[in-house]
Amino acid sequence: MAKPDNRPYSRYSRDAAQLLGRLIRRARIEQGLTAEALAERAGISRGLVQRIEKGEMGCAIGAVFEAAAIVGVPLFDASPAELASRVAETEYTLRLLPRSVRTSDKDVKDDF
Amino acid sequence: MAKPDNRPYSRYSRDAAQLLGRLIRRARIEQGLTAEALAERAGISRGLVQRIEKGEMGCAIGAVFEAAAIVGVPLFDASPAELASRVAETEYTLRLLPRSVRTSDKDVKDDF
DNA sequence: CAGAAATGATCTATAAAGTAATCACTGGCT
DNA sequence: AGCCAGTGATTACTTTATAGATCATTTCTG
Repeated sequence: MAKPDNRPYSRYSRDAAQLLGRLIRRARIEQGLTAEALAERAGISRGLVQRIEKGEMGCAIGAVFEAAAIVGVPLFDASPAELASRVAETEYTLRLLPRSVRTSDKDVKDDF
Repeated sequence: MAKPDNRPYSRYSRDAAQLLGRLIRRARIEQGLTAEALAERAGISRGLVQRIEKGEMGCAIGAVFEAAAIVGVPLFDASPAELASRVAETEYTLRLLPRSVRTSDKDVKDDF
């Protein structure tokens, strides 16, 4: 059996998820936290912590980011303050962009 | 009704998810991609693209990262090659760490 | 300005994630 | 060596996310 997530993910996104999981695991162990302790703090189950640390693609982003935040793995290589300001900044930029996209028939690059 | 995700997420993880969503949206629009076009490429539904761009915490990390990869939002501010090497590097470091954590009763910082 | 097209929001069915409990196994202490 | 705590894996069950359809609204374009 074993149905190990056959969906078509790109290498890049899989690598990113796996790296994040391993960074979380490393930080957790370095801090002397058990998987269950981290689970409790994040408000999730131990089994989910295991899957997050394995970098499985099905985990909710909220659970993953929360675990990362608890053990101190920086998301976007940004501190809390930087993150907040970038959110605001992007919020603003977004307002300057067209709200709707008209399909143009010129093709877009698909390689990454 | 209205059950707007009352789970206890930290500010940091919510900001990160929201920033990622907005970056994806910005990149998508700048590239002239419709939400549906992005959905097709990522192998997900348009509704999910909408939730991802809103930064909702329940979305699967695989779907979010895949969307980010497609529109070119860098995860960890790293290129594909950098990402792969960091995965390998962390993999190695992880093997040097104890596989198991003995609970110590000394408390850990909980503030972030 | 009018029409086409993209977005936003909402609903239902279904597939999948999440939980909890359990078991065997590994590894660190005394 | 033996014990105990943490881990890894599996199972069955519950909860939730996701797909897909639909409708209203917004907003580009001719």
